[in-house]
Amino acid sequence: MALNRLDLNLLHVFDTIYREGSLTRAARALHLTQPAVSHSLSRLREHFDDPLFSRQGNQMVPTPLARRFLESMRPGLTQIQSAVNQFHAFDPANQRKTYSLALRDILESTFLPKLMGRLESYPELEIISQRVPRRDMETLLAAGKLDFAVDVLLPVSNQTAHELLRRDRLVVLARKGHPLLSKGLTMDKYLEAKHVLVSSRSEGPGIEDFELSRFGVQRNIRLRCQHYYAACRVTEGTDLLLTMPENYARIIAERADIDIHTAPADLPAIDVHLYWHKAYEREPALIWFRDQLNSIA
Amino acid sequence: MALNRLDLNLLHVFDTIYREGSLTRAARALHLTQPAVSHSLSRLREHFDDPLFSRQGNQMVPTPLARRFLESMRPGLTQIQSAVNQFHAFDPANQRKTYSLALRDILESTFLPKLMGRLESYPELEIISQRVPRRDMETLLAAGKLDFAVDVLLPVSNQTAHELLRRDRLVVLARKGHPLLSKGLTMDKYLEAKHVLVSSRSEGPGIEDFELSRFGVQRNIRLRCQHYYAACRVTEGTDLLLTMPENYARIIAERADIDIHTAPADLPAIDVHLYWHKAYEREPALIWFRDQLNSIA
DNA sequence: TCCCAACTATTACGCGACTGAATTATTCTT
DNA sequence: AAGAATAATTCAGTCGCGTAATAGTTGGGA
Repeated sequence: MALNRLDLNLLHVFDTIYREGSLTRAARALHLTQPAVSHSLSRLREHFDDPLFSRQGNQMVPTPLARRFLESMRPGLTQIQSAVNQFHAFDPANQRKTYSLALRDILESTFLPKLMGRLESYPELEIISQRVPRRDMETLLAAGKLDFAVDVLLPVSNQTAHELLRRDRLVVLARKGHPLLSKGLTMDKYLEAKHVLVSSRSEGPGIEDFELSRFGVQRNIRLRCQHYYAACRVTEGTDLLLTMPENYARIIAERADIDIHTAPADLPAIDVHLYWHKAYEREPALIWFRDQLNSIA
Repeated sequence: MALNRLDLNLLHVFDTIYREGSLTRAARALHLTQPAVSHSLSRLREHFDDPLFSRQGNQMVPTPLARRFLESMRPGLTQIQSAVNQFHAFDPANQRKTYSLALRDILESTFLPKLMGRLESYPELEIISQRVPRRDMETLLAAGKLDFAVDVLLPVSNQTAHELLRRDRLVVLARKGHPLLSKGLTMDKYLEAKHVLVSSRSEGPGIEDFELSRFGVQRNIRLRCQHYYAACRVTEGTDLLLTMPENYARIIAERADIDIHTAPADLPAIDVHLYWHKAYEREPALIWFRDQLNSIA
């Protein structure tokens, strides 16, 4: 008996008949006609010289030999299917891939150094960090022109998935010897003081104010500017307070004559979220990248 | 991409190309022509949208993806092949099978009770014990009309396989109060005494004499008869000695007024062998049965 | 550099294996 | 007993697989 000539595709049919317990249902599951399945079973019966299934009413019941054979064979069949399905699984060490990220200025400063350090083992990967207007974020994600966006918690449609990457404690920067802060910073003193706000827009709340407004408080903003570096310079020479995420504050205050104060306890941390489009959620390369981002957050 | 439509038979070709490192050699191994293998590879390349192998001189070198895929898939392929090959592995608990044995009279008495006890758990098995002339043994084994023969060591062709089943000590039966044996049985006394020989033939050596003649000795046979039971009756009432295998002597002497003496040390044990034809050596059912015989021998 | 051997890829063709439509046979339910 | 559901079989057509032939590629030796 030439066992090596068995048509392996018949085993898939065998498995389906076994599972469905009916040729007609197996045919439906396989997108074939019932006679095609009956033929296939006939070939299997001939090959193995065994009926394999006996009709009992409207059920096809496997013979003991068939049952034993299937139990023996099925793990192998499952593994092959899995291997075939995984052929295009993402291999970051060997595949070229460009990732497009939308990162706000300060997040770029805190994320990119760590991310690039993380991806040092993957020379085939290219990262594009770009500034994306919030109103364009979802459109670009959906179009696949942008892989991920990193931002605070935003209202998004249910086509856009997101997850928390990290929570950024807020801190308050003030010049050394600031008269209000000799005995520590309270929420009253925080609201009494004047503030500098960093925002790319000429009006509207900043990140901090978005969080503050959730508690129904509003601070006295004396200055709006576009970059944290400039704001820091102003804070250094005035009595204005600058509120910002701690991660970035540590970077920026290193080179300034400035104190970092813990924010009043009522001032919440800022949630930093990762956004992507659900259409690409199962894309192996993107899943992998999400894991990398999570591991450095 | 319709992964479910992959022709699983192509995976066997893939495996062979990988192993041989050449389409031409793979074709030879698969008993196909080179273009047939080239076509199959072409189909795999199309399905996976990957070259899979690149020609480097006269070697087909797998791509990293192909390598990874094969490592992932091969255990599954091996398992399926093994399952298919094992389809007809013998399952004694569930398969009908008739075994045909050639057993000489006394071996039937010593083997069959134990064997049937052993096979009690296998109600689907049927045993036929038959008397087969020695000259017909090999012919019937070769034709598959006989599965096994159990006999002493016989000269057989190299188409017939055999193995030692057990060694049967010889004992000597004598009437109670036999005058020669008051002080024990020596070889001298054994050869001095008169003997009864049990044989189905009217002339030629018996089992014992076949063994004795290997040591160049010959005893004085006074009587030949066909059955041990009759011989025992004679021994019981005369001074003749009866030499026979111990296993059977214990059975037969139970009901007689007779002593069992240890045979002289020079008298060797009788080797009982199991014979079968080499053509059926790999037959699972026969392998299984041999194991059972070995376990009761 | 040229020639040859070894090997892969491609083209053309034929046949038989496989599939589906139609039909028959079998089993179960009411 | 009739009808529905299902398996098995027959028949016809198509297309996919394998072969023979050929073209293209690579490496080694003279």
